Amino acid sequence: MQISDAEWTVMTLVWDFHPVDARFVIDELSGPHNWSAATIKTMLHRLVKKGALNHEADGKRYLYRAKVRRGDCVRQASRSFLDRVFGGQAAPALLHLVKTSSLSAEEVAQLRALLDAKDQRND
Amino acid sequence: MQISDAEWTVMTLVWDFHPVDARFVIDELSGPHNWSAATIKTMLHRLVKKGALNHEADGKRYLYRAKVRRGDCVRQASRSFLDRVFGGQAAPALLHLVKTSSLSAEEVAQLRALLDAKDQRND
DNA sequence: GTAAACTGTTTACAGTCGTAATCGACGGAG
DNA sequence: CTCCGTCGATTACGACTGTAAACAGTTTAC
Repeated sequence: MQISDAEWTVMTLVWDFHPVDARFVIDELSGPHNWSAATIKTMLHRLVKKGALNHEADGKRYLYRAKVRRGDCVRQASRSFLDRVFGGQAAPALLHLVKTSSLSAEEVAQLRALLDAKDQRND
Repeated sequence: MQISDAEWTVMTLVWDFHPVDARFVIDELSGPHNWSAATIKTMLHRLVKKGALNHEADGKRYLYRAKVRRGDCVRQASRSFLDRVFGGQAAPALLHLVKTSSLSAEEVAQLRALLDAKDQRND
């Protein structure tokens, strides 16, 4: 299952604010993204159809819940990105990302810690 | 300008083997990707049309050259990936990639070196 | 109780993508 | 000189996307 660009925006909102109704999504996204309510309704519908969301009736409204786990989608998207742009190799991707992004001291420390852990396990 | 999934495969080949003709691309990709020659010709054509490739006549054949730089495309694709999946934040992406990929000792060392450099500059 | 507002569903439409067949031109084999 | 193979160009077509209008049912306000 493939989540498109615009759909990620919606999914992120659903993951962050657990069960949401259409109104909430519309209010959150129509401003920043300049999407009409109709557009957002279409995306919710498509996400349900493709199995990324559940919609359960709550009174007369529907509540939308994520049916796929965020982690799974992140993993899938990351893999696809790596394959596409870096021939599947994580190392060049990591180097590129580190080079082109600004990281706070904490973030750097966190990364280093992870690398340390990896090091001990790996060699 | 947007380079699609399949198009990345072609572009990578062009970047790696500088001026290429259609035959070369077809020979390289029709096996592994199970694409018909026609499919590949279509992609070359589209890439020229969207400005990612140049085609200059060489005798009766065309030679294709990259018109956009790989680095620019990588940057653009990375940014788009970060925005889409990680809300534009590099740090979580890096943590995720490090966690889910296996890196050799050298690669880890390289990364650490980069982080050190960043550290000194940044704080 | 009827009109307005809101909800989800259906339909729309142009653009991109993946995949490929067909076509017209030309150059080499016989 | 004519036929076949090759090359790029044109056309095809269904799926997916982004974007949104139209519609139908229900609730709420007057």
